[in-house]
Amino acid sequence: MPKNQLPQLVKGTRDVYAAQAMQRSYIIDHIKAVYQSYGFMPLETPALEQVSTLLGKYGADGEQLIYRILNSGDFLAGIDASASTDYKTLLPHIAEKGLRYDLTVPLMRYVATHHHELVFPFKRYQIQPVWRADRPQKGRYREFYQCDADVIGTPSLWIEAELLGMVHEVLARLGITDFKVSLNNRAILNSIVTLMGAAERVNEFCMSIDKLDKVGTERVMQELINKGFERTALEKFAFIFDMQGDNAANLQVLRTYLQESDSGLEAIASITEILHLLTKLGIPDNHITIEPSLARGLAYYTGTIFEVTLPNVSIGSIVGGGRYTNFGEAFGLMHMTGVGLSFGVDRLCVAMESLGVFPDSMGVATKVLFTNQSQEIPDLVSKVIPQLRQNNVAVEVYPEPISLKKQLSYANKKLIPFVVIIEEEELKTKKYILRDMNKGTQNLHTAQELINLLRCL
RNA sequence: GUGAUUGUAGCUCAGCUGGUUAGAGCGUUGGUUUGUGGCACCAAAGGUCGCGGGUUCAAAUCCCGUCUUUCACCCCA
Repeated sequence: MPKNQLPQLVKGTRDVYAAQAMQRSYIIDHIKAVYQSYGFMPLETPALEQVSTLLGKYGADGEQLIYRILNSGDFLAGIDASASTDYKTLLPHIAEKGLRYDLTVPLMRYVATHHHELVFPFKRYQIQPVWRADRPQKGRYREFYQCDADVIGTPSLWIEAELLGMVHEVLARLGITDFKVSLNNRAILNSIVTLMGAAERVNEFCMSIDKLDKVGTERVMQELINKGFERTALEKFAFIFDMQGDNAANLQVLRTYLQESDSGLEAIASITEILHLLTKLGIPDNHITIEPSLARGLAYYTGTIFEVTLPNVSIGSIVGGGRYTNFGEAFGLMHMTGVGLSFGVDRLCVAMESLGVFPDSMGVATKVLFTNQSQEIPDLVSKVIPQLRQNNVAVEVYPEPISLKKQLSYANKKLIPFVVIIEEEELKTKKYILRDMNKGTQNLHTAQELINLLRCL
């Protein structure tokens, strides 16, 4: 090994330590608490899945981003390399396992294999990392945490309302007040394209229309015309993607424009119902915007779709979700519908950092450091320290009797707010020095006084 | 996958059109203070200039390749 080699991280991955790790678990703890309060139970699945489980769920683009694991041992055994020089034909034979790309497909797999023993509607949450062989950029990683909550087996819009309720609850608990929930239904997009007479080209249409807020109406129109959509047809529906009214007014506009489409009207009715349920749940609708241009890429969404963005943080969406019917068809489960959402912890972390909404004490674990100045001290404090820990006071003892200066410097760097100094003189009177590192003051206390004081500080 | 962009000390970066021993700030270590942190001052350690090749009397500097960083597109949390 070269002498000065510094080990390198895999592109798009990060080490997470101390303050960052505590921020992550702070977010996860709040999300978990909200999920549980709505009756979701935890599920954990392996990082590895059969590639065959993963394929055919994310569309051609998504599929490219699946990490594949090379078979163990002689993965070339039994392969006629001269017959298949193309890596694409070779790949399924030499790499049969892959890393999970999201948490929804593993859920489908789980439900398909256990459906006879599950209680439906099946409510599960899942907080685990997923992997995507994407090119990293701002707020985009190759390994990141998702926090999914899904309900399988009921078409009730009550669930949609509850999921949006959970979004509001989680963000409120995390101190995020300014956010935007974009709400749409795939059937609205489908009916628009059908009314335009290009029903089979929904995906092409959606890909362009999804870029509206990014590149503007003109460029999207031009792109669609270039793709061969008819200008007159496009112009007839252009207004839909540029509605300025409130939700009720916009729904009315949609009703008028899509009156010829039963499925379109049905989708509008379901959005109306979701908003109605939200007011019943006491959730203000001022964060929610009906966004007919919202398409979302994941191939399996069929009904309601939504995502959450933060106006003041340019990091993409922090929550995404929607309803997928024909859930699990690929696994032999017919007529099973699901709805779910997913919080992106890593993006939330970046966002909350830049919004400055993390509590101040984040990343400071230890409340008090016991300095170490002679070999007998660990024995002498052995009664005080366990009592403090039992009272949930985080205590460290400096492990070596080095100079006090260095021990205080250690406390200073770790932002430990209190230090207990014990030396021979104080021991004669059975008292300890408690130093307040922020104020720079210190006082003498007995063991019992120390315990009482530190519990309350 | 496409188009750009970056790489010099542990970190953030200087280093002008090639020219002796490659610099700064922060951090680290030691000291001023052998029982008191932050501030200040003094000193020291630390660099195959991403890697490989080429041009040249001479390359951190110019050229090619490669890896890496960041950003945008596609897509997505």
